[in-house]
Amino acid sequence: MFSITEENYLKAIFSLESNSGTVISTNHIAKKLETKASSVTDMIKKLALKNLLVYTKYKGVSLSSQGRKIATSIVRKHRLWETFLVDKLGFNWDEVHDIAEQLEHIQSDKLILKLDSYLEYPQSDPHGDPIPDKDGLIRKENRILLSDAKKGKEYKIIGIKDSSDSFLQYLDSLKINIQTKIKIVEKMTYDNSILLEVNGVSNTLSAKVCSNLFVI
Amino acid sequence: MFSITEENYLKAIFSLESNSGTVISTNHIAKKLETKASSVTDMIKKLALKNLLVYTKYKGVSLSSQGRKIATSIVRKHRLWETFLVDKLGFNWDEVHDIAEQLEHIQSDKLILKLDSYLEYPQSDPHGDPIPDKDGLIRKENRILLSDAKKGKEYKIIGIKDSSDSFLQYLDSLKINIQTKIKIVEKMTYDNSILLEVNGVSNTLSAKVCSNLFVI
DNA sequence: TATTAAATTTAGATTAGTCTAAAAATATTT
DNA sequence: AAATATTTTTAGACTAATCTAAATTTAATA
Repeated sequence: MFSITEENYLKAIFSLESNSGTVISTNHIAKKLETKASSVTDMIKKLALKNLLVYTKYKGVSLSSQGRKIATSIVRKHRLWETFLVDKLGFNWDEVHDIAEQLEHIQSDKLILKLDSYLEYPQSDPHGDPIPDKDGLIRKENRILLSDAKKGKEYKIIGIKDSSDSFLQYLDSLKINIQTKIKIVEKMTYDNSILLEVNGVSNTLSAKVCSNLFVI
Repeated sequence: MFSITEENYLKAIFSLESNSGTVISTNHIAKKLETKASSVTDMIKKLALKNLLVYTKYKGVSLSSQGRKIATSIVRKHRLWETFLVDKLGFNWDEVHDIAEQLEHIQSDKLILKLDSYLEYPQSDPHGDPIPDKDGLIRKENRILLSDAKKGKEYKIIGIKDSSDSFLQYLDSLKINIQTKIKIVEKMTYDNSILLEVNGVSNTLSAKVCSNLFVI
């Protein structure tokens, strides 16, 4: 139906829109996809012609409802495959992204329905990101950033904002994972670091780390 | 490493070589891949330049050992994925070919090792074809065609030669499957059809069907 | 507001894979 | 062995996706 490249553009624009809520510029897309602005212009013209997005010259793009539907279905596939790789095949959560980037483009509606059922309809992927259901609906999150957490309270890690390998590996070394329960012992106003208790062990997390962890 | 197109050419040539044991002609490849002879000439030049096959103008090609290695690894991936789709996701054996054609091109050695282990190192795929091991070794078959089976003896269906959907569906309607046990009641010399017993029920199979079923 | 800077688009080229039509080589038939 | 048929290769063109470099538009600044 659509080429892998087209799907990747739609996915990138969807992700940028989700994070900013605004119209997306050519340069933003180019940076995200590690390509040149001129290539982006060519492609968004093509996608606009297919009514997958709305494009005004020099003014950027936003996804049409059809474009958003396709983007969501690719996100769904990506997250289901990541769940499969971790839950069934035993991969670590920092190893699955590149493989899921390939698997998300496999074309078969029936495959995804069966995979979803086989995984027992998971709500979120190994990084805590919500998995859109078969109609494209994404569960609303009431998660907050760890940096906004309150002193003395208990929380559960449910997601990460930065999915880079290095961050995931750093979290592993701290024994912090999705579902890990933590308690905020102290919030340092000096550098916004947070002292917390993980499995009875005290640990200080930097402001940067705290602003990349979702808790509930 | 190699493009999907290149992989498909190697796989096609491997399959043709396995069935004929001779040098493979341009036209053969074109027919197998449903493309034009001129496209094949272009591609085999490219593959020869990469030392994946040996090519003599007007004389056809044969795979190099490196080319055969790659082809075998793709066959391995295809058959492992087919096994996954049937054994784990519950697909019927006549539904999995097209999906496996896509999955076989996913690049990740670790993924295939883990999939193999998850499936408990299957020896053959849902159509009875042997799965090459991680070193590319393919178990030698001592299977014969049903058309060469002897009257009065008992056999087990272990594979099919023609994997077309229509044939698979016809076999389903006859309740004939991989592992099905049969007994040759009579061989008709008139039209080479065979009268056999399947689960206590008598059935006549045409010569065409018999020459597309492997038994042991 | 005029000028400079940054972002975006266009023009033209490139690569991978394909195609058609014509040319060349090989095979087959008379 | 010559004529014909078939197969294979070449030449040149096309599409999708990309790039560089130049031109254009928009934004920022003095």
